[in-house]
Amino acid sequence: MAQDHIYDPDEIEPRWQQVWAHEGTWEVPNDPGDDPTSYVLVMLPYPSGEPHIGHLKVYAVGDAVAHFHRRTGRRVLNPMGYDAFGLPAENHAIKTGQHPRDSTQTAIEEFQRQFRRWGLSIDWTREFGTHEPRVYRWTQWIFLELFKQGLAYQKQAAVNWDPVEETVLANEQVVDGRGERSGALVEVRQLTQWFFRITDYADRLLEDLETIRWPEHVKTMQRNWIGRSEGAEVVFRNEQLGIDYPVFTTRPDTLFGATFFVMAPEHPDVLRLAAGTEHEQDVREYIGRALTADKALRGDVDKPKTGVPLGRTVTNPVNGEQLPMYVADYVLMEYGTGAIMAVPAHDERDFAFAGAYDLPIRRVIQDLDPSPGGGEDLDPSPGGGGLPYTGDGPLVNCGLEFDGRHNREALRAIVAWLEREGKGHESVNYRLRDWLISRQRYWGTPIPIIHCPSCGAVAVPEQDLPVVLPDVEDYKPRGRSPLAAAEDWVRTTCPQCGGAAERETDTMDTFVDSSWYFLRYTDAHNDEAAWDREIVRRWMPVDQYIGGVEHAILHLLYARFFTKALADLGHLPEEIQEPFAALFTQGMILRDGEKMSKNKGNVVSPTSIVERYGADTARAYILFIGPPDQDADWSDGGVEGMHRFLGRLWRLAAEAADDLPDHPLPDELSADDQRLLRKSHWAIDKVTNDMSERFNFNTAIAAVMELLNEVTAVKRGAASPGAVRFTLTTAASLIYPFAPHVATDAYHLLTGERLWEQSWPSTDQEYLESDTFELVLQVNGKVRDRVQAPSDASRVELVELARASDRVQQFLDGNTVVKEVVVPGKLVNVVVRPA
RNA sequence: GCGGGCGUGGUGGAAUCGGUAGACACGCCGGCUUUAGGUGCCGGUGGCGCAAGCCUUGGGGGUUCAAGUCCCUCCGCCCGCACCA
Repeated sequence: MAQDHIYDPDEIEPRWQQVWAHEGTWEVPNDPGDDPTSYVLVMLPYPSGEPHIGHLKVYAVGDAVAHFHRRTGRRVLNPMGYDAFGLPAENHAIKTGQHPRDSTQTAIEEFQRQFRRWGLSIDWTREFGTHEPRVYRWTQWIFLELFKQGLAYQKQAAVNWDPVEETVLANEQVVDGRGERSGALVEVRQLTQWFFRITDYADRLLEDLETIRWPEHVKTMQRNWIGRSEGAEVVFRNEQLGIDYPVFTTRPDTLFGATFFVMAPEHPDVLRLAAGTEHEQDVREYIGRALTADKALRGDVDKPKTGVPLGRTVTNPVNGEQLPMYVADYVLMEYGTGAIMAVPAHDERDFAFAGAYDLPIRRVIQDLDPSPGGGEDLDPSPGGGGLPYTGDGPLVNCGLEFDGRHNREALRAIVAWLEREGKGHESVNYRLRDWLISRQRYWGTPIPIIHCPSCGAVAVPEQDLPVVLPDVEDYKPRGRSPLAAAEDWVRTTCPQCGGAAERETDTMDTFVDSSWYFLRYTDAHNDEAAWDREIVRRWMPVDQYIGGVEHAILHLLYARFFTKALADLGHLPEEIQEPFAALFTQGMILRDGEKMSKNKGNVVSPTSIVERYGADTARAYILFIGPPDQDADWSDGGVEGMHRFLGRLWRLAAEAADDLPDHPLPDELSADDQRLLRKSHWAIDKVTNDMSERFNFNTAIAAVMELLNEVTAVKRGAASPGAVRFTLTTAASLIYPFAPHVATDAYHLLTGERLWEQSWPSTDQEYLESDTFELVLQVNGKVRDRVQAPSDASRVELVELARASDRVQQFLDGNTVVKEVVVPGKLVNVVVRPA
């Protein structure tokens, strides 16, 4: 063993990183060229502390894709930036007094250091942080563009208030009634806030999911979040007060079964309706309780239904019946119109409420196939079966015109009738709400609006952008934005009338920043515009987007909305309707089956791994543990194995370079040569497939390991130096996307060439095919023997080979052959039966 | 409750179109080298069995010449949504 060949990543990695940095190897120009382009993007990181193991994984994936795309002939844009606004830096400021700008800058520098240490192939010339005024100037510009189009607007609404973060939150940031970050139970407050009209795009956001290559479960989550329901709006009139109450229902076919009417406690008319009735006091108390209760508790499906009567009635438009009105907290103000028609016979919730308050239940759909045995809730009326019944069937109790018709068909007829009578119409409802973007916090993009007592909310003129975030003494939110304390900044003049006015003091949700950053990368230094339309056309959409599945709804939905809105406004080429043509979501790195967390003390820091084994080992190992879209368990021993493998590859290359400079393939190939070449081409085929068809880097790396094992296996045999050299060169070339430094170095030792400038190896059919193959012989489906068979053998010849096998004969003895199944190139199965 | 995913050796995982289950690696066992080693190299390693052989992909059933893969059913784990009318 040559002692002078020791794999030393500490020497190899910085050496090549310097070459790449000096030459700007990964920088790409925007000028038009003939080469196809590829935009490979990893979701931008939030800079806090230092990168964690999840960052290492996501960049290992992103960089592997970028390298593969480059070497298969594409001009690759692989940029980097930072989602630098946000609460953690601000909370840190509240605790320590350190300006969030400074702590963020420190974190960014640490991230930069690590990413360079990892040898990522980033075009650093396009780098930016979303907190830089030169960037958020354009965030503000986009806000104003949306404002001008009415897509950004202010309204008073019941909003989610996080009492710990002391700010409002978007619906998407409330999980199980709790603030996504703080975990605090969210309160409901009536506040005037800024919203983006994402609901205008609900249908397009839904339909265009068909056009993008995203994991099906992410698409499903978005579909569910948008929650499109088709139905009808039906008007119920309160005659005493002369007020119409429209309700949304997906089941207008059950209108004849409505026996009461329910309103949400938040409904603005509830108190007015109850006023002067005997129930007024009860209603007042019920609303008080309902509105102060925790959102999470109220939302509990299993909670018994409660409510109180309003002492009023509405008229059922289809039959003129007077239905008693109730207020109950199972009806939500946020969905539909905040009021419902209750059909207890055919809705589980209404059924539960009717049971609790002894309200009438009228079946209007027959159950033609009642499940047997169900004793309770049996309906004595014709049609039978249990109630509530939510299935389909013919209508009953619906009058001469509709009785007997199938409910689905009658549904359309009833809606048509409502439309003729002016009492309703077809309607579509969405679960999706407009995006609340105001935050009563400091560390974010200021909303570029001036409030004027006479002109109202006025846009800051474009030439005055950016509205720079002022420095403040006190970052602590006190129910209003900390910016409100910067009085000199707040006080200003109205751009329209010149009168005294005040600046908006809320900042924007940081998801606004990340909804367009991918556009800015294409034209990061443009000071005249957010981007150039033609440059965007060259790069967008992102060819491969990579990130965590935790953004399945929030970021990924908002970014899609921005792209569509900006395209509508003419700022993007019309054909760009989706930001991310393909999406890959990577799984988490676990330790002993658990999430890594400081509390559990099971954190593996990428820094320590990289320092100990080098970046190549860390990157390759993390891709080798398992399929990258799945969670994977970190093992310290596994890293060692990867380190050994890369060391072995490098050492064999170094030895080969010493021993056999400049050896071409011999004219006459020995059996071992053949074996090496065949395995090499097999590996090229395998790795290429794993990289382009799917993202199975783990099996790609395993194939290169097999290739290297083959070199070791033939070493003492008759392999020619040229064949060994070819095999090692191929191995280096194939491992390059995962371990670029050692691959580059090994390749350079062997060939003197720069690996990143070489195109991806291609396979030679001659070596993928062989003259013979291993034929598997089965009897009754059980493997009994394996023999070598000529590749061009006919089916008959394969059967003969099977019959000729002693091992097969042994199992044929005393049996009758029923048939022979032949799978050419694979196996022969002889089916027998006892004689 | 609804929707989606998953279940394979001691461990991570492989098996891409119904056709050799366990590739590759970790760990473990044995051996050989070496200036010491945590380095390198060689061999072994799903279970039962001396062997022939039998068994084996969460459990049960089915389709098929052939099932980890398809169908039915049950169990377990994970993720998302959840009073959305």
